[in-house]
Order: sequence, then C-alpha cells, then structure tokens
Amino acid sequence: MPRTAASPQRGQPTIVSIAERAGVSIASVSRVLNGLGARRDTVERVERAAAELGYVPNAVARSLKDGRTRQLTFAMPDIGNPVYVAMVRAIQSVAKAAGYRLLLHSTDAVVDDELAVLRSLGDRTSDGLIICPIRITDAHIEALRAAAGPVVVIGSLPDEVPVDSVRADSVAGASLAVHHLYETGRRRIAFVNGPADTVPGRNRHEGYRAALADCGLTYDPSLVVHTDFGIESGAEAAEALLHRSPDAVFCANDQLALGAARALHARALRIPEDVAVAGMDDSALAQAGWPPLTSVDLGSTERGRRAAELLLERLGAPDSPTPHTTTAPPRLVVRASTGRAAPDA
Amino acid sequence: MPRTAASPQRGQPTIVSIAERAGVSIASVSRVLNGLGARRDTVERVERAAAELGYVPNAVARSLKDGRTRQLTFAMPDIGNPVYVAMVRAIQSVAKAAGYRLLLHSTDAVVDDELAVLRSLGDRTSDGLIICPIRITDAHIEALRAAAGPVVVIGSLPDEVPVDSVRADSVAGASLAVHHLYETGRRRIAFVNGPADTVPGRNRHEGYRAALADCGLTYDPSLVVHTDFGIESGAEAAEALLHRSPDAVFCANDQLALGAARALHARALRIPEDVAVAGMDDSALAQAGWPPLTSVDLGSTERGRRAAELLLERLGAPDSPTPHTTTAPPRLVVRASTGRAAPDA
DNA sequence: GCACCATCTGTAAACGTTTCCAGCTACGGG
DNA sequence: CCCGTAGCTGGAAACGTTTACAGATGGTGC
Repeated sequence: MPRTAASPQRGQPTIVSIAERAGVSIASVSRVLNGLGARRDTVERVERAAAELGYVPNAVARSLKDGRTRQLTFAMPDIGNPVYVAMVRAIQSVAKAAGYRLLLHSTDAVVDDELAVLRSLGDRTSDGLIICPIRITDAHIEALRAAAGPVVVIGSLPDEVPVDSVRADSVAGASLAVHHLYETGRRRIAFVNGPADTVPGRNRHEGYRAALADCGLTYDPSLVVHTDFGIESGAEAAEALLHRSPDAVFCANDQLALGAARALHARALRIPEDVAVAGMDDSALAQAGWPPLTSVDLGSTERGRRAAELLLERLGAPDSPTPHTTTAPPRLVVRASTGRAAPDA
Repeated sequence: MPRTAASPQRGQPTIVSIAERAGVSIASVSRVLNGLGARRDTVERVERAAAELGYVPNAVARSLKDGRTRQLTFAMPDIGNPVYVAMVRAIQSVAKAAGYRLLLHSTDAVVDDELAVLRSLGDRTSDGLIICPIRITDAHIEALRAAAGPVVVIGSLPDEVPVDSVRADSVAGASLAVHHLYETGRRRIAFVNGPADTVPGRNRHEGYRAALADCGLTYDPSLVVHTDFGIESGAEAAEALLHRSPDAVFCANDQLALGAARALHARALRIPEDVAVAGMDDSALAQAGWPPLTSVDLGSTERGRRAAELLLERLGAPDSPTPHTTTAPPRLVVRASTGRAAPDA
C-alpha cells in the first residue's frame, strides 16, 4: 500500500507543524527557512524540526502571497515537429537556469486553443507566455493587446502590435535556398510549401518567388504545391510534382524534404544527381536521412532562447515601454542533397 | 506602451471587485460564478460586473483552497528523442481532456535532477508525476517510496516497489527483431546498443543475446557496441562495426539506426541487399529516411497514454491499495530496410 | 394575520505562506 | 542604576478563493 505517499494530500507538514514542534511562532519558522536573522538556538530547533518532518514549502501558498508562480508557459502548434522541439529545449534550458518551470501547450494550431491560452494568462497560472502561432488573425491581435501578463510571440506580428516578438526571416531564408539551387545549376526548381494561409507559408512562397525573379527564372505555378507540414505530405507532393520533371525540389521544411526525398528514392531517382532536394529549419531531421539535407537554418534554437530571455527581461521590468523585436538571420547549410547535377541528365 | 497588460500584476479584478461593483457579498459572487443557486437578479448583476471587469478567476488561490493544481508533471530524459515526444503528446492529450495542464521536465537522465523532481512533488506544484528514468538506482527507489504524491513510472521497477508503472518489453522486442533478421537470412547480426548501465540498454542486450541463442547463432562480443542513444553515435558505431562485415545491424533505437544507415550509405553499401538495418521504437524517424526502417514498436504512445490514465485514476482514488503495472507488448513493424539479402553477396 | 419553511444572502474561517509592526530581552553606556 | 538600543520574536494581516453557518427575506398554508 502506498504509504505516507498518496494519502491525505492534506497531511503534509506546514510551517505550523514545524512551529509547534520547535516551540516557536510561524513567523520565526518562516524567517529561519528564508535565511533571515534569528538566534542561533532558534535556527537550530527550526531546522531540526523541519528536517524531521520532511518539510517542503508549499509553492502554491507562496505564489498566492507574492503573486508569482515561477512558471512559464510555452504554446506551440505541434510538438511532433522538431523545430518546436528545438524551441522547447532552448526555452526549458533558459527557464530552468532562471528557476522557472515550464508549462507546455500543444495547440495543433487551432485558433481557439491559442486564444484560450492567451486568455488563461489571466488565471495567474504562469508568470508569462511564449506563444508561437502560425496563423495570426485579428482575434489574435486583440487578445495579445488585452493579455493579462507578459507575452512574447515567436512569429511575425504587424509592427503596430505592442508585444515583444522574435522572428525568423523566412523570406530571406527561402531566397537563400533558391539562389543556392540556381547557382548549382538547377533551372526547374519545384516548391513544396506548407499551407498558404499561414505566415510561414506565405513568407516562404514570397521568398521563393522573389529569388526566382532575381535569377531570371519564370514562376511556374504548376511547380508549386501547398500542403501541410508533415513527412507524408512531402512524399505525396513530390510524387505529384515528378511528372513536371523538376531538377530540384525545394521544401518549406525538413519534414517535407524528407518526404520528398523518400518519394525520389522510391522512383530510383538519384539525389542530387537527378534531382536536388533542400529543406528549411535545419532541424535534427536534416542529418537523419540520406543524403544529408541541405537546409536553411532559421534559428529555432536561437529563437527559443531569445524568446525566453525576452520574457524574463519583461518579468524583471514589467512596464519598460518599448516592445523588443529581434529577427534571427537565416543561414544556409549546404549538405550532400544539393550537389551539382549529373553532367548529362 | 503595453497598456493594461503587463503592469501591476496585482491590479487584476478579483471576486472582491466584482462584489463591490455588483453590490453583493463575495460569497454570492463565488456562488454565482460556480453556478450554485442565486436569485435571478443577483446572478445578472454579478455576471454583468464580472464581464465588465474582464474577471478571470485566480487559479493559484483556488488551488490553495482546494489542494489541487490541475497540473501534471512529466519528467523524461531527453525531449530531443522522438520516443519521448510521442509520450509527451499522448500524455498531453489525456491530460488536456481531463482538464489538466502539463508541466515538462527534461532531466538529461541526470540522477540528481530526477530525484529533485521526485522531491518537488512535495511542493504541491502539480497533482501528480509521470517519470521516465532510464537508470534506476537505490536512491530512486527510496525517493519513490517517500514520494509526497501520486507517481507513475514509465520503466521497469523491481516488483516490490509499490508504485504504479508502465513498462515496455524491451527483451521481447529485441528478440523479435533478431528473429526477424535471422528469418530473412542474416547470420552476422551486429548490435548497436545504448549505454550498458541503463535499463533499456541491459534489456535490449539480453533480448539480443537470447534470440541469438534461440536461433543457434553464437554471441560474438566484437559485433556489439555500446554508445549513447543519438544519431551521430549510431553512425560512428556502425562505421566501427563495418570491418567485422556484418550482414545486419540491429540498433537499440531508431536514432541509432538512422545513423547506422547513413554510415552504410556513405560506404555505398546497399540496404537491405548488402546489410539489413533494424531499429527500435518505431518512432516518426523510422519512416523519415530511406529505405524506411524496420523497427520494433515498443508502444511509446500507448505507454504515455496509459501512464496518464493510471495517474488520473490514482488521483481519483488516492489510496486504492495495489499498484498497477501494465506492460505494452512489442510489435515488429517490417519495412524495406530488412528485405532479403542479395542472392550472392 | 401568523407561523413555518424554503430560498437566498452575508459573515467569517480556512488553505499556507510572507511580512509589518510592536513588544520583549539583554546589553552597553552614561 | 537606569535608559536607549539592537536584535529577536510573536501576533496578526494579507494574498484570492470556497464554504459552513446563521441570519434575512419572501411565500405559503392555515
């Protein structure tokens, strides 16, 4: 039978039990435990009593008293996507170092869920929120303005919204990749994108298109597919694009790129000799498959870390006036999936 | 300037502000907001006041009163490993459905961190804990016995420890994979394992060894490498094993297997014609590379779900006597990475 | 018109802390 | 020898809820 354990939640020692056992007041107990001044004798008795009872301070009561929970919340669309895992990791590490715990919400990018998270800041469950929406609606903006506590957004907000944010430069990132493909000799560059109605989806499309123009290539809508951000979707999309005989497939993230690579392999097409493949995010996945994927690092770890730091700063100085916005610069990481095309092909 | 937003944390409307505005007592406010009986007129005034003030109940105060936080904690070794991501996902979904939030701890499998998490149950920050240690020391067992609240362990505890747990059957799982490799014609089956001093490491090794014996193959220590559970390690280990010319590489998880596959590709060895590769966990990674990996599903999602359910049950009936233990049966998922060997080779 | 009952309401205590304030003790200086 | 002071200590209030209890209100049946 689970002993002391589970049973009467309410049987735990409190500062009152300690006070009784040590024969002092609860005020003294509190002071001793918080390292404020006390007579040697008092300190000893309190510490002994606390140790004997196995006392652990009740964090809830403490939170109620001083208005902070030492918890941070991170809400992201999908914990299955390695980009967000990288962010969770970075955030958790900053949070931990600062003595904060991390609350996690996977919203599936459902707008109502995101709004609920934003509103729930009001329940004082956590001291601050990092949220990463991939669609940004008017309702989001309104909710952000009305937020009952500090929020940092990972993503691109309209400039006039007075909220700290950390952005990736998807436009430049996509452009980087396309230029690289062009420079390594590709001329029919297909694009497997995420949903068109998301911010990253729109931006990556814009970057793709702009880069084509830069390179003097014409934009061919039949080389572009919109789908969602998963591996399977990448495989299907690439499959569908193959009869347009592209010489490169640029994908809006690494999951799509892995799917695409799989589809090419399945058709016995060689990467990169027959078709080059590039992804985005430079997540752990980029080095998981074969050949290792060229990818654009959009700084997910960096963004997570920065977001957490911004949030902590904001917690330190609640009403410093100006919202901070940083943008992580994209970085092209070239690997084997985009070598030169085979001489003839 | 962030308006009402960040500023005086302590400016939020409370039940008292509502009471004043509505001209009733705080007790009535509480009753109305909790849907207990009240006169029509009272209900209306309270609801209007609450709406006008944008009231959100303070969860901390509520928790203090009724001794529950509606938070669950999940502590796992490494959020970078897809297995744990699968668990997080499953747990989060069960938790959410039951109205609980999820607190996350990534412990890096550091024993002291795990013990700290266990002890921190006493601070009443969450109502229960799911912990997934890969090493189980005496200190763990002692801490589990002394736990100040409900705990479910994902992993294999000694039977006498009175704690709910959910296990994978790694031994049987490894054996399944090895038998499959044998049946598809492999005779020199190398093994890339995780750390020898972890429970999964030991068990998978045991399963590997037992299966070899079953098949009448002799155990050759030079075909076995212990390393840690990452992709890079898998590549290095496979690389090192290659000069022992195995005809199959069995890996203790999918990350190792992807690494191994990469090493084989880099040497221009064909999978599965020249060397078969199999992994374990059947995580998202198994279908990420090429060829898709044969893997043993150890039920990570299932285990996460079950652990969360057990915890919720325990929360419902704190001192039901007997600890529950379930074991998820392993399931071999055959994919292209383990087809028959090339006829001659 | 009165007593009774049901219904609703308000007061106050409680959850476990921290902290303000005032009182106590002991000490040293004048 | 007395007083001022420094150093500790205990009482009590406060954080924002929920809820037991008792009091108020209104309606109904006689």
